[in-house]
Parts: sequence; C-alpha cells; structure tokens
Amino acid sequence: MKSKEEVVQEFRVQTIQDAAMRVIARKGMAAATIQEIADEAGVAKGTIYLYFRDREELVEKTFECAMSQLLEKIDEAIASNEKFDQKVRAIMAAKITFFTANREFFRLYISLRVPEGSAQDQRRQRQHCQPRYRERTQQFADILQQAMDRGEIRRVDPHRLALFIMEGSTAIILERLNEPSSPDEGSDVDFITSFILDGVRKRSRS
Amino acid sequence: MKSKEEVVQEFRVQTIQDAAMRVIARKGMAAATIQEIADEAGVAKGTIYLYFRDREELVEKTFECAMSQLLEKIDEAIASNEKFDQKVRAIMAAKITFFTANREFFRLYISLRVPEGSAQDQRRQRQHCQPRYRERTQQFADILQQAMDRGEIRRVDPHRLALFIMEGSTAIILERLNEPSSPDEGSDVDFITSFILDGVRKRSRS
DNA sequence: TGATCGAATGACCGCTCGTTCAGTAGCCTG
DNA sequence: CAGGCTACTGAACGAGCGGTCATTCGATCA
Repeated sequence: MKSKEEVVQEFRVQTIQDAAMRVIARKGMAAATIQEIADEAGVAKGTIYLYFRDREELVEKTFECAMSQLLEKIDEAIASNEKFDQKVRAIMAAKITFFTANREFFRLYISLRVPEGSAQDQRRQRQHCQPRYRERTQQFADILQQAMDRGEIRRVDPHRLALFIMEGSTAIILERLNEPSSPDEGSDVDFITSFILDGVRKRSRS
Repeated sequence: MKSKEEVVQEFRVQTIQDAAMRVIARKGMAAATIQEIADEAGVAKGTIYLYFRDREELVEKTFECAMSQLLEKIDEAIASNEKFDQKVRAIMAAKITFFTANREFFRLYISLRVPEGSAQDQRRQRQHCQPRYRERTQQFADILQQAMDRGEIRRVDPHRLALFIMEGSTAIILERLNEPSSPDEGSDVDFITSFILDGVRKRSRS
C-alpha cells in the first residue's frame, strides 16, 4: 500500500517531468531552463531540486520514462507478429501512433541522438541516453538479421540498414508532426513499409 | 581588382569561419563559445565582432558558406547524369565524399535541422537555415518527380520519399564519421543505392 | 489551540557567456 | 621621423543560467 506521501511524491515527479517534456519540445534540449520548467509545472525552481538531483537527472529520468513506454509498444509490435513485413508494419505503426500521442517527447528524442555541450556533458549523454538509442537500433538490426537468416529478405549489413530505416522513418514522423494536417497514419505506414520492402524501382507485376 | 584591405578582410572572415566550424563540430552548436572560436582562429574575442554582427550571424554565415559548397557538388552530380539510378549514385557519392572531407560541417548541418532556443531564435533559424534544408529536400523531390514522370520509378509522394532517403542516408554518413574505420565509400554508395531502388525483399532474378 | 514539522519557496550566489569599448601596437603618409 | 589612423586586443560588464538554503506556512498531532 502506498502511503499518502508516496502518492504526492509520485504526482510531483510526474508533473515536473511532463512540464519538462513540454518545455524541451518547445525550446529544444539546450534552451530549456529550470526556471521555465518550474513555471510550466506550477512550482518554484527550488521544488524541482527536492525531486531531482540536478538538471541532468531531470532530463535523463524524463527521457527514460517516455522511452520505456515507446519500447514497450515496439516490443508488443514485434512479439505479436511472425512475418517480417508484418513486423515492420507493426513497428512503424507503433512509432507513428506513439509520437503522435506524445509529440513533446519527439523533440527530446531527437535532441539526444547527437551529444552536445562540454566534453563532460557529452560523456554523460553518451553514457545514459545514447545507449537507449543504440539499443533500439540494435534491436531492429537483430530483427533484420533474423529475417535474413530465414531467407525472408536479402543479405546486407543489418546495422546500416537499421540506421537507414529508423532515421528515414523518423523524418517522416517529424514531417507529420510539423504538417498542419497529415494523411491518416495507415497511408504513411503503407508508404514506409512498401518502400522498405520494394524500393522505388518499377517492375512488371508482383 | 581586389584591394589589399579586401583580401585581408576575406582572409580573416574565412579563418574565423573555419575555426567556428571546427569548434561547433567538437562541442556542438549550443556549447561552442565565442571565446573558444576566437582561440581556435588565433584572434581575440573582440576581433570576431569586427567581422560579424553577433554570434548568430557568424553561425549563419558559416553554415551558408559550407552549405553552398555542398549544393554545388550535388548540382554537378545531378547535371552530369541522365538516368535516375546514376543520379542517385552520384548524389550519394557526392554527399559522402563531401562530409568525409568536411566532417566539421556535418555537426553544424545536423544541429540546424531542428530549430532550438527561444521563440525568437527559432524564428531566425527557420528564416535563414531551414530554407536551405527545405530547398535541398525540394530539389531531391523534384528529381524524384521527374523520374516518376519519365516512368523510371513508381509513383509515390515525392516529398515524403525525399525526406526518407535524405535522412536515411544522413544516418549512414553519421555512422561512417563515428566509426573508427569505415568501409570504402563505394560500398556504402552501393548499399544505399540498391536499397533505394529495390528495397530489401528477396526476388527471383533481376 | 498551540507546538512541531517538513514541503515548498524564491532571493541569492557563483559562474559562464555574449557583447562592448577604452586602450594599444603597428603601419602608412607627409 | 612624427603623427595619426586603423585593426586589433582583452578586461570589464551585465544578463541569465543552474543550484542553494534560510525562511515561510499549512497540515498534523498532542
């Protein structure tokens, strides 16, 4: 049973993390200040330091929290499908749906791909956030490798292929989030999946 | 005929821009300080302000300068090839070669894709740097459109396709620049081109 | 009801950064 | 060679940041 204090604690942490996500989404990683996050959350600056050691930890926990939600969705997508093309469809659909529902997270996600700041900042970022990204790339590379082993797709460097596909699809998602109005999710999922499978070359009949 | 003053002026501007590019490459956009750029260029902090109005202008001009070099290379690649697959090969080769030779620029290039900072900063960035990026995407989208019209490739949304391919290939280049040692340029160009043309699906014989 | 407590606050501190400008060094000119 | 002119310098400044902590004040309890 959770004590009253624990409930309040969790509520505060969540409120601050949500605020952090919105501010980072607006201003970007580097320009999001503690003051603005505090204002957004409706608390004083000092309060944030009751729940997070420093700015670094706040960003990290915020990222971690949203990231594990996304990974969960993707794991589901992978688990519930057998064939490669189904898996790809499901993963792309999960990503688009997730980022549409959590637009704020997207900016944070993008900011953390390439480390910035002082040498020390960069080291910390590489240690904490980049592994999650690498992990995700590797996960996708593994799926590609399996499909190659099963003969479902042709053999190429799975890691490079994973990078290409993930970043390519991220670009489409970014475009969707910036467009005033987007086509329905299904048609973009179709577009991405068919491009991945067959490329752009025209061919007789399938 | 250029006067002596003009030559000196241009030399200083170039020296400072080169230094800016190296520092941004090391530290990232947000953490690159005027002091460090000045040190790198071997001039005093104040000198920079004789040639650039403010930090913003320095970054902008630096970006502009390197970007037009890249666009030139790509224009050449497009002009000297007729068929779609040749164009794609040539463009990808040009990009990889350029970024390998100008690794410094790559970080700057990546930093400016998504606007950061205050609302005002974001507006300025959108006005100056993003158009160049959009321009490039549009240029590639036009090539795709032409290829579709000529029946060389199948019909899909050219803008989305352009985004996917550009970001996907950017990811490969980023990987190349981070790897301790990369495969030769040709094999990555082959990889990218063949993926774009035919996707990953296994098929009988071409 | 008054005493106690600790969560929340925001003025404050030290620091870094972009920007300025009074001063300097070196070169051209008469 | 004197005198001025200009390109350059770097100490100084002020804005704005992350982080601290003495103070406040509403909830809780005897």
